[in-house]
Amino acid sequence: MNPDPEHPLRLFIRKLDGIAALGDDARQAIEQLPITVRTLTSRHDIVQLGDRPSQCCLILAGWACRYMLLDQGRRQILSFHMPGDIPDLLSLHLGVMDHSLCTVGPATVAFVSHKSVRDLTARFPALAAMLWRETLVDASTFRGWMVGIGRRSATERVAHLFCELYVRQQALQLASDWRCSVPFTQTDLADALGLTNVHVNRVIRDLRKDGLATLRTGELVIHKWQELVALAEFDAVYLHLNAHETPAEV
Amino acid sequence: MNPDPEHPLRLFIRKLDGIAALGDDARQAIEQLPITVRTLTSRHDIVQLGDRPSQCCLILAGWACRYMLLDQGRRQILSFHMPGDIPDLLSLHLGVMDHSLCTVGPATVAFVSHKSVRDLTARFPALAAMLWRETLVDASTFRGWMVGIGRRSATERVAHLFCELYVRQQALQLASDWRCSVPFTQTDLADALGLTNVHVNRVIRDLRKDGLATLRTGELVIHKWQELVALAEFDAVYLHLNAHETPAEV
DNA sequence: CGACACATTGACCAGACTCAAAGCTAGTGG
DNA sequence: CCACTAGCTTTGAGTCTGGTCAATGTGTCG
Repeated sequence: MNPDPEHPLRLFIRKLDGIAALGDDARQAIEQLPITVRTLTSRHDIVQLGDRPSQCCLILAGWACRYMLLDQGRRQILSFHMPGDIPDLLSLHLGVMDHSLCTVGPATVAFVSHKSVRDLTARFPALAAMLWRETLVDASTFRGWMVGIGRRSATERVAHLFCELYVRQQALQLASDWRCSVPFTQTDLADALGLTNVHVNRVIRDLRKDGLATLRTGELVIHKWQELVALAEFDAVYLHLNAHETPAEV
Repeated sequence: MNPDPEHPLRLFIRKLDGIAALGDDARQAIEQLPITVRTLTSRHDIVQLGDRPSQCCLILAGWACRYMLLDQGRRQILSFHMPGDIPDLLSLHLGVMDHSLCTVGPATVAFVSHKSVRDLTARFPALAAMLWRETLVDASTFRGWMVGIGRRSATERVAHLFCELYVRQQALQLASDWRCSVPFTQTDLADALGLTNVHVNRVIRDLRKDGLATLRTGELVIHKWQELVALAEFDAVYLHLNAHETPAEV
């Protein structure tokens, strides 16, 4: 049976296939996963802190973000997620959610029961390894963000996030020509970067004034990639996008 | 064959056994892992950014920390690790190290080849799941730290780290009586919290003055646990210490 | 005793925050 | 089709938390 180019999980399959060649049988098993597809509105909580999910959610279209709240309305966004991601895969092995997950803009997601995933990983240990790897890349991205929030200036942080968002979307063939979609409010960006929306606004203005990048109505345009990379000290290793960096023996 | 109470990996085995009952065969397989034990001096880099390790390191005694450097000597410490941890387990599935790992104070570590670990996880899928879970707890700790660095005040951050260090050591039966070991310099703490050593020093002084906690010559004494927890908004879920929170079906 | 690393304190500074007001923009409903 | 609204963006003025720089204190180890 040939790959189904219209299958809802095709982006996910393509991503796994980029890590290591996916056998036909594994691919078919994924295509036959029982899924429930839902279209969600913006700001819809998919899972919340304290939940004990019995399913995972795979993003098919749109964006999601993980976040945590503190008192006085303080919020920290922990990560942004794009099509092909399974942001709550961790619930497969950790009983309780330690954070929440919500859509950013309207999004389409596929729900897969933990049981189905467990069956799949039991049948295809190589697939289990790929999913494990996905969660490790996730962790690596947290480390990248931690360095930024802890040790970079506001301008460096914004520049760094711009670089990351472009590179990640480019890897999924969702961006090219130094343009990509950034459908977040400036408050979202601020909560991701550990800043205030007011300050993020000023930084974006300065980046525009300096001709490095422009962010307007959900679209990011990068004018001077090299300068932006240098300013942010951006190095994409932490995103682990290159399949060939994976140990050969896997 | 009964468990060997003197085996160097006993702490690691005890930790896994706390997640889910470890079968005798799996336990014996771990005890028979070929390991190389080394005692390292303080500030010794175990793996560095850019390395492509072919082995993992399991901490037997002492502390280690992960860190990343930026220009102008800026450093962000990403995590602290204690006996039983395998801080570079991620190298099993990610080819390239995206950060460095070094000892904090003298430490004893056991090196295990990736090959041995792969053999083990192939033979015992349940063990693979436990190791996967370990890396997920790791990621959860990063999220916990991110919230602190991004959204907590300096005092809240220090208080939060004190709570975490005590709870984690207590879980390993390395602490009790509101006292535990914190063998880091104030500069280490600052680099972990996204602050400067000078400011950390002032915060510690204030916490001492307010009678909440005292940190002196490597020992932390907590005087008012409840107040410290309240000040830090500390909630230990993110450490996933309780085995019974693990999904039953695993 | 001397050297070194770490802790502590003071004085001053600045990057980012707060508060508040005004301008946009995309939807919505009449 | 336009007025209205709600949410988001932009800007200014003033403040403050935490940073910088520099000096002094403390403790440990050879």
